[in-house]
Amino acid sequence: MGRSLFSHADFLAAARALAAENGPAAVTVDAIAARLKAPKGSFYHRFASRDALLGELWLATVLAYQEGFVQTIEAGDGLAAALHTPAWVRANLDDARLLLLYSRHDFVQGEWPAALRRGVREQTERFEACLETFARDAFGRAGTSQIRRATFVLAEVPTAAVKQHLQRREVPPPLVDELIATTYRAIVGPGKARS
Amino acid sequence: MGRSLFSHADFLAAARALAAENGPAAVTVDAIAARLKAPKGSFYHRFASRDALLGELWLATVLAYQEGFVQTIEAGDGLAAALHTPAWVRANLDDARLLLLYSRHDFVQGEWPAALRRGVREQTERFEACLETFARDAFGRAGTSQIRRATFVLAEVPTAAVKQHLQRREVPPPLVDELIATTYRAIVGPGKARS
DNA sequence: GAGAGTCTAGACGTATTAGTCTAGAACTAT
DNA sequence: ATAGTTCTAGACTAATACGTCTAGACTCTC
Repeated sequence: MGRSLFSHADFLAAARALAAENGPAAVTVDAIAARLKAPKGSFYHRFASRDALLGELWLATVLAYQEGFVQTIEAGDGLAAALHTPAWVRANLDDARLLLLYSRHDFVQGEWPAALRRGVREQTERFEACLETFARDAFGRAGTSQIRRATFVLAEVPTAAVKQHLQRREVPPPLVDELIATTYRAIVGPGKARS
Repeated sequence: MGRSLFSHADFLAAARALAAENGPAAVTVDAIAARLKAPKGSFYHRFASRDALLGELWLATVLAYQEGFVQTIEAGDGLAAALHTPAWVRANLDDARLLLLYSRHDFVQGEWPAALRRGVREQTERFEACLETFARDAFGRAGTSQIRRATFVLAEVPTAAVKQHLQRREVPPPLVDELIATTYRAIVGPGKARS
């Protein structure tokens, strides 16, 4: 083997830093190479394509975000799940910006690399399973209408409430939690989650 | 004068169609010209730059959206203002996709063209004035906390509730209005808007 | 009808990108 | 040591943008 000056993780870290600074569009292969002072050839020894790298970056970020969310749902605490978003955002401002200010398509331009498809599918399914679980707990069944409500209260409202602060690179104020919680109680009702 | 085969409006219409189909990134000068079978030279006789065209497109769209919103606020009907978003979305699916699925920066890449700056500033100010008016009506004063609540209930929640349907090019179902209205009443209280 | 200004027409220049390719350096296993 | 593999190194290719430039056609005014 030749000497390995630049690792898989090095490229990912550089990409993450570039994305945090100027968004995923600024994560070009040349920019990554320049930041590491690595040659482009080395990049393509580690990653099949730009999409492969950005797909990995996105997936790792979304899984980190999702972990705490899934736990609160499995613990049966819907309100905590709704408040997980502002909490995670406060603890991970840069990653939160990537996840909530941009869409998957800003990362992976073409088709998803085959190596990541499975991971993305599992991520999606896990998230949807959470919504179903919550819908059943909070609304008695998991029909389309209950799923729709669950999405609203667990995903749409929390991310919307946090967005403007992310745009300004600010930590969301406590008022955000209050707005989310008030909305939660109005839609779900007080104490409807399983104990 | 030479004969005018392609008008300002023709280019805007072509751009709007392209944006509706594949997003603002697909609105390249070449794509517009190809769609109209116009030469690029003609484009640059009408518009100073690509940003000038996309800026105009965005501003016209946002003003169309904002018009109904401002009216409901000036009529003192906060709930109607919150429900204006799903209503407008249903009546203008394509324009709504442009406005709510993409950000201003997906349209204008660099600095805003000088000719549009004033219009954008006035648009912003008018919107913020609405939020202030509402904050005073609904919460008694227009401090930062009241403005923040107003933003949540009039802008963030309605657009978030509608987003997933826009992504699927679907008309938002009535349930969306219910979710927005329930949230509105929870945050503002019933009948707090001026009569 | 002549001159001037405006628009059509599209080739061209320049920049930026993803990805390829060849050469050689360094390390490992035999 | 040496053969083979892996990685470094960066020039090169191809595609796609925006924007410019020159030539000529058209129309309006005088």
